[in-house]
Amino acid sequence: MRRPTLEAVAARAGVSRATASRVVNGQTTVAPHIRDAVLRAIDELGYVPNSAARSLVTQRTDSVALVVSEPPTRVFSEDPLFSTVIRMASVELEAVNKQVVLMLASSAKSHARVERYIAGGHVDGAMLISMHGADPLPSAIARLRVPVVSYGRPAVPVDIPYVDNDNVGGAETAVRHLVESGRRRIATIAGPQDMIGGQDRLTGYRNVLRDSDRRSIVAVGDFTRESGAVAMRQLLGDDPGLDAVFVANDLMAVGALQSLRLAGRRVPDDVAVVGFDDIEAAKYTEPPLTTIRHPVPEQTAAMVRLLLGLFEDGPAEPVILPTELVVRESA
Amino acid sequence: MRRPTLEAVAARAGVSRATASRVVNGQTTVAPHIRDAVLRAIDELGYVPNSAARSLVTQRTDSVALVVSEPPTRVFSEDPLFSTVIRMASVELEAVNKQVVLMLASSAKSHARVERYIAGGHVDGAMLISMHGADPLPSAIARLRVPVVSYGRPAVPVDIPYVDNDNVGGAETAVRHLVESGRRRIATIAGPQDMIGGQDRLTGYRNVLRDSDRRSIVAVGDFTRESGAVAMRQLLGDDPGLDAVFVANDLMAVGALQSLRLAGRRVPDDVAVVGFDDIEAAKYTEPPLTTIRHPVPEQTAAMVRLLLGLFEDGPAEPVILPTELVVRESA
DNA sequence: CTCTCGTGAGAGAGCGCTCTCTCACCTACC
DNA sequence: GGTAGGTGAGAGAGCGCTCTCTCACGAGAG
Repeated sequence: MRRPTLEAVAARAGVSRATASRVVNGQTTVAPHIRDAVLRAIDELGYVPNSAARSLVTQRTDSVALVVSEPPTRVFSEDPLFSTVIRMASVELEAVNKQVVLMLASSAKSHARVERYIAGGHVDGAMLISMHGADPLPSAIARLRVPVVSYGRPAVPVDIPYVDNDNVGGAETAVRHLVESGRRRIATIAGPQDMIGGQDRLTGYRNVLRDSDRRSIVAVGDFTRESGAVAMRQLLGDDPGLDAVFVANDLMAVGALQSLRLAGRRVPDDVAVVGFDDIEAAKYTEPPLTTIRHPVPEQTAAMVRLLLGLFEDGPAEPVILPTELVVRESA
Repeated sequence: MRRPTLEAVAARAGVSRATASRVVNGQTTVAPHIRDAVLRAIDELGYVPNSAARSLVTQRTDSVALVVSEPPTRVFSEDPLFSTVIRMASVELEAVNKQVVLMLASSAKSHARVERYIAGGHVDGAMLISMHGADPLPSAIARLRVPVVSYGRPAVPVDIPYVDNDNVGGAETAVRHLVESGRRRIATIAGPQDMIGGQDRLTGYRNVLRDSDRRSIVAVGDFTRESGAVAMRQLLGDDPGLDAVFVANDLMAVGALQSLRLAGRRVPDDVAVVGFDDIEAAKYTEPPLTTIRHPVPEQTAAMVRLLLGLFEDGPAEPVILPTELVVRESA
């Protein structure tokens, strides 16, 4: 009582297995009446091709892994990043008939699982998101000769193509905006320093402050709203006279706005705030958040294109997307 | 330059393919020195078994699908439900060496994809979460003779085993608590009525109100915080004199508390609030939320056990877990 | 010394599919 | 009429693995 095979379909339609296979795979060199007979047999038997058998011979699986190196608590948080990347990647890949297999790889143990899964040939390629520090996963996967791309530049210079936005340039634009609007004591709430995005945005901040002879005032968060609130309180304690803050992502900026309100500071009158990301919520903060937009859907689409290109031995050049200052009311 | 096969390992170790296979699969009927030779060859070649070939003959894949019938925006939201279920299911299944493949099936199109994926034999079984209305997926998958379980009772009486908590009983306990503390006008913010959890909790509310001769006052949300805030405003408009509200999940209760605060109502003095779920955030609301606890990790573990049982032709009895009233300060 | 039995290893079939090679048949042209 | 060329369909190999069957060998019993 097992699932029907192509053999059974062929027998029922009175043709050879090869012909049945041709129909299943949409080849046009089959006479219409034979084609119909096969399709009818498929329908009657409820035939579905066995994917293991198929990929054993084609050496393809038509699925790709989307590996998120982040604890579930952060993946499933208010941060719309993961949600957007996952949705867009699914949409883009479904358009070319590929299935996305989502894998969470937070611990070292799950890293090993993911690596074995990919090494086992379950997927044709992998997309990595949100890697921390010297994550061994990219190079491990690349060593398996499996096509792999990264969302965001890997922290270690490993030779895999990636798609990123101009973190340094975006941060510079943000801080320059604060400088040009006459702010004197510009602090920053940086992102996690084991992530390249966190590092680069801090670098951008430092570049501009250095050029404009201002002192840098730094607190570090972990991209969550709470950490933004905590960091802001800390900054106000360290330097009550600060009049501007560049926050490395919008979610932390929301937390920072909250702390500023509780501390009785008016935004932007007393303290100007610029975020980074331009998430949906940035429009609805009080006051609406000035921020750096980087287009997550476009970046995701570019990542998918890059991966699909690798399947065809295409070029593996990193892609850097521009960012843009969105001026609202907080700065 | 393709991946090494078992044949290559066998050749290098100077044994037959069968013996190499025995070593790979941990059989003990191999002499130690031969075993070592094979392991060395595996290591030197970087051999990893081809999963397609293996599952072609074993008829197993050692992976199971976790299908979430919900748009990504809700899956990746503040609601810790999905995060917890996904994490716990992964942990439980990794313990028995199975891989979880996460699939989002929000649209009808993605439904078809998921069905084809499962029909294609990519997974040994499926777990379904968060089904809406007359979701055709459960019966479609069951028809494929693929073991399938559901997290939560399916809306349509379809013959697949499920694990649920006592939604009706929990809601009754919550509302009875409000009745017994002397509340007269008890409203509810119900969950989505195309989900069985939403329906059952409303039923529990109605059961108790009917028995205690009170009028029901109902607003409907969709389990998000925003919808809770909106529904609460609506209830206050409909019946400014209400003195209690049972909210069908904690996330909406958080929104409701916010609306009550903005409307100048004190909790619990003016309006008592009871939620449902006992999420982490319920401890930290102002005031801390009285709620119905149902153990998501246990429910998830039970779901996994149920599925594993199905693999061994075990019993397929639905499991209903009890709920518990947690009294804090909001009621 | 022969027979039985247990143990460790190899031979080989076969899982369900794709795809190349081959071939039968038909049309068209010289 | 013969050959070339095109078209539609079948035969069969083989993808990489597991697992049964078989067998060689050595130990222990009669």
